Amino acid sequence: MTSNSIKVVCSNCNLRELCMPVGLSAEQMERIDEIVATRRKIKRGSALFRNGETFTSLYAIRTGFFKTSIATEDGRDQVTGFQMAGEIIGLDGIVNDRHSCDAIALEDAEVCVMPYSSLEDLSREVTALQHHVHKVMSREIVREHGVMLLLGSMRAEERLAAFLLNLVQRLHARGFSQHELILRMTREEIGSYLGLKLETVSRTFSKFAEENIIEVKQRHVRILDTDKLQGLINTQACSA
Amino acid sequence: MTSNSIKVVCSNCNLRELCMPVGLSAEQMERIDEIVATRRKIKRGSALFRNGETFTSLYAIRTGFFKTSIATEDGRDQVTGFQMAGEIIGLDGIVNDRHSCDAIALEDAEVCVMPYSSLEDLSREVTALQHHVHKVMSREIVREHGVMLLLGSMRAEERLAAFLLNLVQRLHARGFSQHELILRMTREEIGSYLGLKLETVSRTFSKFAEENIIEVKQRHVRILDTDKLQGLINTQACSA
DNA sequence: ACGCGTCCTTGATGTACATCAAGAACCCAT
DNA sequence: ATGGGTTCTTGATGTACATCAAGGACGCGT
Repeated sequence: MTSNSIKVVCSNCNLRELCMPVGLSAEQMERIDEIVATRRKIKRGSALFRNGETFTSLYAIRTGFFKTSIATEDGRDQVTGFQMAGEIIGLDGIVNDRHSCDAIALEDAEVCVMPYSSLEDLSREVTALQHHVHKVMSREIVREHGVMLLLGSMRAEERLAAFLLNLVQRLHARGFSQHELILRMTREEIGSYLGLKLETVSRTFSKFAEENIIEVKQRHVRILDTDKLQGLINTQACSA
Repeated sequence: MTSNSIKVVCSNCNLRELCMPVGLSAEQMERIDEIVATRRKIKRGSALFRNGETFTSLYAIRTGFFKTSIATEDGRDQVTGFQMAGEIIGLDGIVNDRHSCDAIALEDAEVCVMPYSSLEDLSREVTALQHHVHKVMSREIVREHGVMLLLGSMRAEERLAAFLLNLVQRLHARGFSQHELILRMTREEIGSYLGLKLETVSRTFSKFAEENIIEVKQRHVRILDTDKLQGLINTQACSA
């Protein structure tokens, strides 16, 4: 047995609204409880799955924080996303039956293992689940569009501002502060995600702090002026 | 009636293997034929759908060439992809019941309209279709990971090389030459997709031509040395 | 064939970010 | 508490690409 045998059930999980469809009947809810085969604990720094591994399951994050990244032959790698509790991870594996990125825990984490075949079977019967799966995938596509916009057309300050706002917004949706957050990733990982070098990330943090937009103390960030931060985005560079 | 009334059927469409699952029984094939409600012709320069419009259908491209792009309030925009015959477009709309990008025809085009509700209904009954839809979405997610890598960590030459190789590879899969292609988009659109300015795209084309890697004559490109082009990617910049 | 608008090319200059480098702060294990 | 490794900050310098600018080629409609 992978872990202790406390019955795992979505129906009384507090993250239910985040990773499962809403408005289900009791009967449907019961069916959905069957999807989560097991839970799995991942130590900080180790992988939930790696590029090339056979795809079997999607994972719903219960606790902890992950990054996903892809690597090139010559050693560069690109962080493609940061995932937190309630989010689904592993969608990249469906198309070729193997994962095409690494998922690394940035802090000790626990995930619900949802075997993809069960998910397929059940979503043929529970329409709400079928639609939910589609939505989750579509959401990921739309998110990535946003990242492309960020990487393709924003300058460093805009990128970091967008990044911070996105993080607090997601944390806030999980009941955390709108103004305070702890970064679970290094400057280098932030930089990789944003297409910047770690020095640039650090400098930009310092600049924001100087302008009293945020307070930074290592990984602890307090947002002092959300509006100003928001204003940095969509402000066509320096000119004009 | 939108167009002439020649019966639209996937079962004898030559793009079937590209946009539909393979290995179906005759009976399943017949069911799938029902999905395509109508076809729709799009003139060059006009939109298949636009950001904000209500999402109703996915579209399979029969002929023609599209770009998708998103815009910021301040007028910048980012091309998020180029799509050709056999590819599916519109997945961005599922999550919020509205489209979140524009899809513009870069040449006169025709698409098969697949109402999303029919697709959902039928994929509950035809497992292969269900799986196919998931794969199409997963493939898009993985493609976007690749674009993130490109935008986040490659230099101009690598980006353009990767772009050209990706295009010919997809064209080749459709029976076109491996070495020759006609660009359906402007330098500016290429630049937007690659996170570069049009001048940089132009200069990089010229550089490739000077090095006898390609021949460029406006939008007509002939690839003289695929290996060299491939070699440009994953070659950590100038140093070393 | 002509003219006009769009698209493309090429050069000169500017700048945002990368790179190189050194030291400081923090974290954790002993 | 101590020391060593990792992470972060900050400065000096370099560079890839952007910006500005002008001319040229192409394509389309009349």
